[in-house]
Amino acid sequence: LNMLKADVAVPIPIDTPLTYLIPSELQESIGVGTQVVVPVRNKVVTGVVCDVAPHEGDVAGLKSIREIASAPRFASELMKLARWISEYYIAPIGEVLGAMSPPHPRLRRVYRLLRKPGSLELEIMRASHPEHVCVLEALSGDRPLTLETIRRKTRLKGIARHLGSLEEGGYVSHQVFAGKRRGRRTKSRADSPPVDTELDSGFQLTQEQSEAYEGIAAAIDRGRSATFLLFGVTGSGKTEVYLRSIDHAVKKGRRAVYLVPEIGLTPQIMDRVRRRFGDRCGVLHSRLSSGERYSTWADIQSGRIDVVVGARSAIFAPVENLGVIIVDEEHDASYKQQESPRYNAREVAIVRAKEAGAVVILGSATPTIESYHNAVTGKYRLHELPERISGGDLPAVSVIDMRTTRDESPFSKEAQGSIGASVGREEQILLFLNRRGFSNYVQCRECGIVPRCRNCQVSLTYHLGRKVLRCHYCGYAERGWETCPKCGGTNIEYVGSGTQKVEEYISENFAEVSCVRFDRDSTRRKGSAESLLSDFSNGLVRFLVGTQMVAKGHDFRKVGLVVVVNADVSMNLPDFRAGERTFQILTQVAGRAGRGEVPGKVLIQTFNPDHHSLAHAACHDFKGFYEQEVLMRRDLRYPPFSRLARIVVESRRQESAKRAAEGFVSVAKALRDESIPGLDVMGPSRAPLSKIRNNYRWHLLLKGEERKSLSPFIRRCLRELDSRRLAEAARFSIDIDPQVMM
DNA sequence: AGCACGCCGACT
DNA sequence: GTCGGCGTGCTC
Repeated sequence: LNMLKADVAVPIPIDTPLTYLIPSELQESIGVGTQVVVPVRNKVVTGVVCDVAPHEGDVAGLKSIREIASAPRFASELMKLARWISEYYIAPIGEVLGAMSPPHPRLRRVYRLLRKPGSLELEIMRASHPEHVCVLEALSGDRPLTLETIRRKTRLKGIARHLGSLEEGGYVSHQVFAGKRRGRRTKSRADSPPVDTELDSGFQLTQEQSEAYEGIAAAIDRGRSATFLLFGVTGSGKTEVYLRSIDHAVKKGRRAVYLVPEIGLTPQIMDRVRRRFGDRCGVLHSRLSSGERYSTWADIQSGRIDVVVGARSAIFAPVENLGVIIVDEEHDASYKQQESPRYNAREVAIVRAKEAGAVVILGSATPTIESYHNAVTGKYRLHELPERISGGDLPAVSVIDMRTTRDESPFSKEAQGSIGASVGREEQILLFLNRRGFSNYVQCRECGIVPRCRNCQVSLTYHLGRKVLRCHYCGYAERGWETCPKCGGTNIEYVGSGTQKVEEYISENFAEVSCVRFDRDSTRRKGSAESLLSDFSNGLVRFLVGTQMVAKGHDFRKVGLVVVVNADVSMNLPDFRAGERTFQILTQVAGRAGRGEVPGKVLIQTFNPDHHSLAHAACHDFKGFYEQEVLMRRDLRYPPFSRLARIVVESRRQESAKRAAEGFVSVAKALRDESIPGLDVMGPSRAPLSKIRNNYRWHLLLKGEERKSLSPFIRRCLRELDSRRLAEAARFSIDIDPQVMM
C-alpha cells in the first residue's frame, strides 16, 4: 500500500505545517504549491501543500485532505520565496502563504434551527437557560447564520457553548459552508483608455535619464539580477525611467511589478501606466473587493497581464517571467508590514528578483541611509537625476528659531507675517504638523536641548510617575530635569502630543477664508480624502492643515507657502531613525511648495535650528545629510553597519512580561558564540508603548554583524527559552529589521 | 488565531 | 452544588 502524505501550511500561527493523508483519487493532482481544503480541529480551512512524501506506518491520527481548493497553484518560485520569508522574518509559513494568497472563499460553520421548542419547553428553557432562548430567537429567521452573526445578534458571550448544548438537545444543527466566489468579472475593454505610447515617450530624455535607462535596459537584457538606486528630486523624471524600463522588459517578453507606497494617494501614476500599457496592466490594493482582487490575481496568473501596479503585498503577485520590479519612494515606511508576517516589501523585492533574474529599481528623492550606503559601496548601482525637468526652482526654505518666541501662539511672528502676506496675495497655504508625538519628551525652552541617552543617542522619555527620564532602547534612566544642564535655564517644557491649536488659530485670525484639516481622523470615510483634496486643489479652500498624509505625492499648483509648525516632534521620537524621518518628511513637505507658477516659500519652526536634519533639508542637501548621519550610524553600530532585531514581550501581568524579557536576554547571552559575530543585546526595557489593551509590553534589541545569522540565533533562543520554561504567560513577537520601535 | 479544557469565585 | 470567568495548550 503506497499511501502519500502532504505537509500543509494552514493560515494559523503555528510553526510547522500539518500532515494529512492524500486520498488516492487526488494523488495525481496534488503537488507542492497546490491549495487544498483541510480539516483543522472542527473547522475546514484552505492551506498550501509544502511537501509530498510517501507515508509509512499506520494511518491512525492523520486526517485526510478534503479536496483541491478552487484557487490556483503556487509556482515553485513563490513557494521558495515564502520559505525564505518565513525563515528570515521568523513568521509562521502558513501566515506567510496566507499573506501571499488571493482571498479564499470563506469556509465557515453555519447554524440552522432544526426544531422549535414547544411552549412548555420554552418556559422551562427561559427559566433555566435564558441565553438559549436568545440564541434560538436569533436563529428563528430560517436562514443559517454564522457564529459571528449570532454573537452580534444576541450580544452574548460563550456562544459556542450554548450552541453546543442546543445541538445536543436537537434544536439546532450546523454544517460547513463555503461562501461562493463571485463569478469572474469580465473587464469591459471599452473603459480602458487607448494605449498611447507616443504621448509620453515622445519626450526627449535628459542626459541623466538616458544613462539610467540604458544601464537598466542592458541589465534586463543580461538576465542577471541587479539593483539600481534612482536618486532624484520630485519632478526629475523618475517615473519616465520606470515606464521605459518596464516597456523595454515587456518588449523582450518579460513582465513587471511596480510597487507604490499607497495606491489611493497616487491615482496619477495609475493613469500613466494605463495610458502606456492599456489593459495589459492590473492594480492590486487593499481597497479592492475580494472579487475584484481575485479576478486580477487570476488574470495575472494566466499571463493576461504584463504590468502589476500595487502596494506592499503586490510583491507577491503571481507574475511569471519577471523582468523588472520598481519600488517607488523606496524609503516609505509602508513597505514594512507592521503585523505578522512582518516583511519588508523592498527587501522581498530584491530577494525575489535575485531568484527570477530580474532587475530592481529603487527610486527616491530621499533614499534610506541603508539604500544609499549600498549604492555608495557598489552593492547597488546609483543613478542621479539632479534637476527638475519642468524648470520650477526648489522653494526657498527658512528655519525659524522658536526659542525666541515667548507667547502661546503656535506661530512665530515671522510665520504670522508670512501667512498674512500670503493670504493677501490670494495664495494657498499648507500648514504641516506632525501630531504623532505619542511620547512625551522634555526640552529646555531657552536653549532647545533635549535629553538623550549617552549609550544610544535616542531621546529620553519622561515618566510622570517616577519623575525619571528613561531610554527605551537600553533602559538607562536619570532624574528628570529641573534646570537645564547646558544653559542653566529653568524653563523646562514637557512637550505633549497634539497641537490642535493650529486650526483654532487660523479660524480665529482668518475667519474670511476656509480651512480644511487632513489627517487620519478626517479621512477615515471612504472617498472623503479625495473630496477634501479636490476642494483644496480647485481652490475652494485656502488653508490645508495636515499630517504626514499631505506630504505625499499631491501636486498642488497654487501653494505659495508651507509652514512646518513644529519640526521637533519627529526629531525627538525615541528612535535612532528619528533624524532620517525628519529629513524625509521635511523634504517632502517642502516639495509641495512652488510647483506651479507661484514661487514657493517654506518656513520650518523649531527649537533646535542647528539639528543636521533641518539644516540639510533647508538647503535640499541629501548628500550632506547622509554624510553626517552615516557617521552617527557607524559610531553607534546602527544599520547599515549592523543588523537589528527587536523582540517584543507581552503579557497580561507586568511581572511576567519583564521576567520573560529578562529570560530572553540571559538565554541570548548564554548562547552567544562565534556563529553570530558582533552580537550585542540591548535591554530589556519597557516598550515605548508600554501597555496596549491591558497587555504590558517589554522589548529588547539584538544587534548583529551579518544578515543571515541573526534569525537562526533568535530561533535557537526561543527554543531554549521554551524548554527552560522561562517564557510562561508571555508572548513573543519578533521584528527583523524593525522600522519603528513602538 | 480560535476553541476546548480546566480550575476558581458568585449565585440558586 | 452549578454557571461562567479567564488562563493554558493544541491544532495533523
